[in-house]
Amino acid sequence: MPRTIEQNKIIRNERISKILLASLYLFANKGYDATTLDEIAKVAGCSHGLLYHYYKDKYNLYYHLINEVAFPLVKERIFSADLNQKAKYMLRDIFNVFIKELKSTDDKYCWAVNLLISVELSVVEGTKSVRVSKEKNDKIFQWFNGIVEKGQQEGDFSTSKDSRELTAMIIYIMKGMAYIRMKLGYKKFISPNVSIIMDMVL
Amino acid sequence: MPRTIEQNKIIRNERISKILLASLYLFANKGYDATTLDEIAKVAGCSHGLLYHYYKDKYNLYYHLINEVAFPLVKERIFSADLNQKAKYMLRDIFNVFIKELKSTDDKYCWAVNLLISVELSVVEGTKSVRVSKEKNDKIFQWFNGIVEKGQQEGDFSTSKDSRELTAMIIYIMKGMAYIRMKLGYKKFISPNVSIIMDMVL
Amino acid sequence: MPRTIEQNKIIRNERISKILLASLYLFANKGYDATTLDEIAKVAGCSHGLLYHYYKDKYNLYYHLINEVAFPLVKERIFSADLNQKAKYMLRDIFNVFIKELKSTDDKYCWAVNLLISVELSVVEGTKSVRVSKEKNDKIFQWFNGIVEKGQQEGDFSTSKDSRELTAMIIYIMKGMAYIRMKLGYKKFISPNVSIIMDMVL
Amino acid sequence: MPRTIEQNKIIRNERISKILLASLYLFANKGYDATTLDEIAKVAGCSHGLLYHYYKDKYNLYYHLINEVAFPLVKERIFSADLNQKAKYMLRDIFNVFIKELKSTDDKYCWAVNLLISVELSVVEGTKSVRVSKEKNDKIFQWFNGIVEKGQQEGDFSTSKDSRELTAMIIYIMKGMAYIRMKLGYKKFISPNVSIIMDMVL
DNA sequence: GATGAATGAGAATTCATTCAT
DNA sequence: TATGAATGAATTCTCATTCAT
Repeated sequence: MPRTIEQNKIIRNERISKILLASLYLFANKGYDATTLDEIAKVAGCSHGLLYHYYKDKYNLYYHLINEVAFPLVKERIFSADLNQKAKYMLRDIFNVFIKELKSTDDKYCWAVNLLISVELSVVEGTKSVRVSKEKNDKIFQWFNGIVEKGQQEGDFSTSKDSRELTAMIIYIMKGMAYIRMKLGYKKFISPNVSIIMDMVL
Repeated sequence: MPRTIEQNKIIRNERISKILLASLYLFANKGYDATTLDEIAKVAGCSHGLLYHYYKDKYNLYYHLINEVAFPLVKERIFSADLNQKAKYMLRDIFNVFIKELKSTDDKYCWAVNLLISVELSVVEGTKSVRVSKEKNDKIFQWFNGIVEKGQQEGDFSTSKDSRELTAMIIYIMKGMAYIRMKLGYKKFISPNVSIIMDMVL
Repeated sequence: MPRTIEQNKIIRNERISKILLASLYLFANKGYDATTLDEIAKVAGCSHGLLYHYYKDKYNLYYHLINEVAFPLVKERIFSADLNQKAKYMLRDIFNVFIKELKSTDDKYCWAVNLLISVELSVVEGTKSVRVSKEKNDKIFQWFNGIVEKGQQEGDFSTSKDSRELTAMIIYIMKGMAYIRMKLGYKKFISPNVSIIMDMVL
Repeated sequence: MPRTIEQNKIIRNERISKILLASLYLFANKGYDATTLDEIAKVAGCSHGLLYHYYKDKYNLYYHLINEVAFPLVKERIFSADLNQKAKYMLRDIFNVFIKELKSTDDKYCWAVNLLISVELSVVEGTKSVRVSKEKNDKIFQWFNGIVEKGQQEGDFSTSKDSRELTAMIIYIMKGMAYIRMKLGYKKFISPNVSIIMDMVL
């Protein structure tokens, strides 16, 4: 008798979780090119063959990780701001939750942030990374750009700057925090004050 | 008739310039792993064999580019602040010059900044990038960290935050600007106001 | 209530039939190397794991298919000539039946012919196909060679040509017909005249 | 001083010749899937890396071999029939030259014929061979089909059969001969009589 | 009897590096 | 000084095969 569908699902989900966690860690820290599948497999505790059981190829794993794991993680756990309030309050809430998550003992969130922002900020494409950057992922950027433009329309945010510029600034500050968190670890991480960012945009 | 020593020197320098400019462009935009020597040679208009005349290997070229080209470029043209004044004025001057250079038509400076900051911010090492991260490059970080600590000692900069954290923030904001400049091109680039940064640290 | 032995036997036979039919189709059309077990399983509507219940390995399935399925099919349904008559009449009868079967709506026969003849005609061995060519299969060739030599002894067949050569010619013409049948389908297939072949050998 | 363009050309051509000859031998005898690049490299006396210096990938080498080597070889050396004469004389001449070439000590021609005809006769595509059969190569078939149709129009060739069928028959007979030649070697090869084929079509 | 999760040997492919000229 | 032919280690990817259930 084969394993039941239920049993398989459990096995499957556990393995995929491990693979995705390993991938998240490595891609976030080292980037796409510098990460090898053997390395992912080793960290995930499986053979490289299994990676191909679940994902068509390296890029597919990466793509899935970004869109189905990192982005939802960041969006649902971190960017769950109330969309009905004013942009300045949204931004304040977002940063409060963001900082709270960075202070968490769970590294996942800061890896996800680092990974997503890296994807957003890749600039030109070429020989090797071409497959990666072909389908440009602007989700984070669009998300914040919407808030910034809303804030500018509401008269709260500075309009002397291009909204895209302001958005990039916000994203880089977040990446800066996530980087510090990743480098220092959660123990040494001193939470910055949200007013730093708020002062900048207002 | 063979070339004179003088002629050879000129040719040599021109070649090296082209190679370094191509390397700067590619390493800054695509990163170390994603950049191939064939690509550099193609952009530089020479054969890949020639790269080995001037540099021992890929990493050597990269290392030289960072330390002998990108860093001096950034330091001398951009970070030429008067070291005798107070930290807050140094920082202000640095950002003023930085923004002025980003507005320049010459892409070199923003490539150099992007490259240097990428190097600073690489986190873990492993299989592929091992050679690159072996000799960690902290010049930019140390440079700004010195200013920040000076500013904190002088009582002008916020001491509620770890100096390293504040330094990382500054660096990320710079990278954010350099990224926007790289992405939009100099024509569309709107210079941000220096007060954004100053407000943050003070 | 568990299945009875009888029920199991029926299920088993049905499964095996499907697996063999799928294998016949794929091996005949694509060859040994280009056919994957996953593909066979998919066409057969079962898991690849099941293939290993019935056959030790890929080659074993292939071997069984050739010797227990394709060859008997071809021999019993197609090459059922009366062995007591003269070679020229045997050959004529064989071709008549062969052509009749090719005109049938059932693709099985032409697949079997194509498969068997491909096996016969594989030439050198090496890295990948090594397992396949290890045990050379000459059944069809031997079968026809016997008839040709008999015909030459009886004085009906041309003796100006090596019997092996003549045999190969006959086999290739058969493969040619089977190919046309496979390509055009049974609807468009126009039955060639047996005299074409007979004229050649006599 | 680098090698002169002329020197490079010579080196290049010699290596490419060796690679193509090795490829021709192996692809013709074992087929695309069963032939590995390491094997080709070994037979050609070079590293597999060099294959990628001259060809983008395995398929590209195969494609080039078929279109730029095997087909021209067969066409120019073997199928160089006078196009102004009647089809029946063209066919006769073609077979005379074909048989003459098969009797030659040089294996190249019979490999080329075997390779080309294999390509022509591949039937369905699927998972693995898909890249190979995507761009179906019908050159030989079209070539002979033209002659057959011409012969039918001129009233010399049998019109009771579909021209495509007759064409396939001719090609298979040729493949049969080429096979015999490949298997027996030129020493043992007994040239068949052209009338065998002529009788068939007339 | 049956499934599909899991493995790893082996094949394809990339690219830094060497070297003859 | 300069080229590009040539190599091979490292990586991606495929797929036959095993095995727990």
